[in-house]
Amino acid sequence: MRQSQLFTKTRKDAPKGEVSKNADLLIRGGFIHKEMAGVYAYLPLGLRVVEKIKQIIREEMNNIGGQEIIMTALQRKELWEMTDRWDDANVDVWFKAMLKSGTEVGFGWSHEEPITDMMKHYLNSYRDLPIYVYQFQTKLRNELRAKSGIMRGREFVMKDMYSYTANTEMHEKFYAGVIDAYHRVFERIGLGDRTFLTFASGGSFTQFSHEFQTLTDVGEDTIYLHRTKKLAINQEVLTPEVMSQLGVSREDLEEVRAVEVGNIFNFGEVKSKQLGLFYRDEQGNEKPVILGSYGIGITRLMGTIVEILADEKGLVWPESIAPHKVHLIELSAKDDAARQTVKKAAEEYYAKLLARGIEVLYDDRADRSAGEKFADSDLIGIPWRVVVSEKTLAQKIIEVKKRAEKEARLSTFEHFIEEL
RNA sequence: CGGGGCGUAGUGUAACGGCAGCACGAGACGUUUGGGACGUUUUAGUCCGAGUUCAAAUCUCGGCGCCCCGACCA
Repeated sequence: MRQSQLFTKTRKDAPKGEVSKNADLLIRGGFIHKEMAGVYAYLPLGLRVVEKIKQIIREEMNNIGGQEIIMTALQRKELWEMTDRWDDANVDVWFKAMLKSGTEVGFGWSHEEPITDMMKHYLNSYRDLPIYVYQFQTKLRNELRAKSGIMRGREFVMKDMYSYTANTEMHEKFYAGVIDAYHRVFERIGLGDRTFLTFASGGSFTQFSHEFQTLTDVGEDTIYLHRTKKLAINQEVLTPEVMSQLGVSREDLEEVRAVEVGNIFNFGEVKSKQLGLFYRDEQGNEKPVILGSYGIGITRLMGTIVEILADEKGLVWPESIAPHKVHLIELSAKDDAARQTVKKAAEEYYAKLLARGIEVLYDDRADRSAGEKFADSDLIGIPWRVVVSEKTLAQKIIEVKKRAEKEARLSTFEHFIEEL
C-alpha cells in the first residue's frame, strides 16, 4: 500500500475528551472512525488488523473441526421467547425494531438461539454429531453505557462458536480442545503470557463457565490469579469451597484487574430442550443435543493489544496482527537528482518486497519532512521500519528499526529481505 | 439507570454579558529536506430551540450529543 494513496490521515492532536488510550491512538493513527458513542468504523489500517486477528482465529477453529458460517443480524422474536430471553426485563441489551407488517424483530446481540434452531434442519441422528460451527459477526448490544473506546461498544465484532454433541464425554473432549485452541490463539496474537483461563459463574447451567482474562489495569474484571498454576478465579465465584475444589488457597492468589477477551460456556441440554433440538440415538430414542458456546471478542482483543503494547509515541503491533509487516520510508533529498535516485531505489525495494509477498506500507509521500514521516511511522506502529535516503544510498545500505526497539541498525536490503 | 464534567472552523484550544482569536490541517507561491521546517497568502466556526438583555459563545430553561465514576455486563 502506498501511503500517498491511503485516504486516512494521522492526527497530531488527541481527540477531545477521549481518555481511553486505545480510542485515542487508533483514531489518531487513522485505524478507526467514531460514528457515535461505542460505535466505530474500521478504516483500511484498522480493518487489516481485524482481518489478521480473524484469520488466526479462523485457522485455530478450523483446526479443531469448526465450520465457518455467517448468521443474520435480524432475528425472530419467537425463538427468544422460547428461551425466555426476549423480554427486556431478562435481557437488557436488545435493539428491537418492527417490520412494516408490524412483526417485531431483534438485532442479534448473541446467536445461540437462531443457530440452534437452524440446526433442527440439519441435525437428526447420532450419525450427524458432533457439529461445530462458528462465525464472525457484528453483535449489536444496547449497552447502557459504552466505554473504553473499542473495548466495550454497542456494535462490535465477535467470533462465536457453538458445539453440538451427543453426550457429556463428547462435549467435554471438545470443550478441552477449545481451551487449548484459545491458548494458541492468544499465544499467536502476543498475549499468551498474560492471558489466563479463569473460572467464572456457570449460571443456571453448570457450576463454572470459563473466561480468558488478559491482565491489564483497563480491564473491568477483578480476578484472583494463581501464577504458578496458570489459572484464575473470577471474583464472582471466589468462595472457600471453590478454592478447595481447585486446590488453591487464598494466600497464593493475587488480586488483579483483567479484561475478558474470551468466554466458553456449557449450556448442557437446557437450551436444546427449550428450542426442540433432539437427535435419535442408536436405539432410536430421542435425546437432547448438548450445546456449548465459545466466544472471542475480536475488536475488544484489538483494543486490549493497543492498551498493553502501545508506548508514548503510538501504537506497537505484534507482527502476527500488524496491518503491514514493513513500513518503507523514502526520505526527501537536497536536490532533484538525489530525490530521483532515492525514489528509484525505494520503488525498487517496494516492488521486491511485494514480489516476496511481504505486506508493506510504503511512505512515498514527496512533500513530507523526515520528522513527520518518523512520527507517523511511530504512531502507526508497523513492526519493521525501513528508511531509504540519500545518506543510506551513499553507503548502499538501508536503515532498519524495529518499532518495539530503540536502536536502528544498518543493513543491506538483500540481507534484510532474507532475514524477514 | 443514578451522579459529575463538557459541547466554539476539518482537528485541538482561547475570548469579563460588548469586534469570535490562536495553533494544527487543507489550498496557492517561494525557500527548505534525517525527528512533526520557514515566510507570504487563502480557507473555514459558537450543537439545536426557546427565554432574559440595548447586546448572549458567555446567563436561564428544554432538547440532542460526547466523556468520566458508579450500577449493569453468557
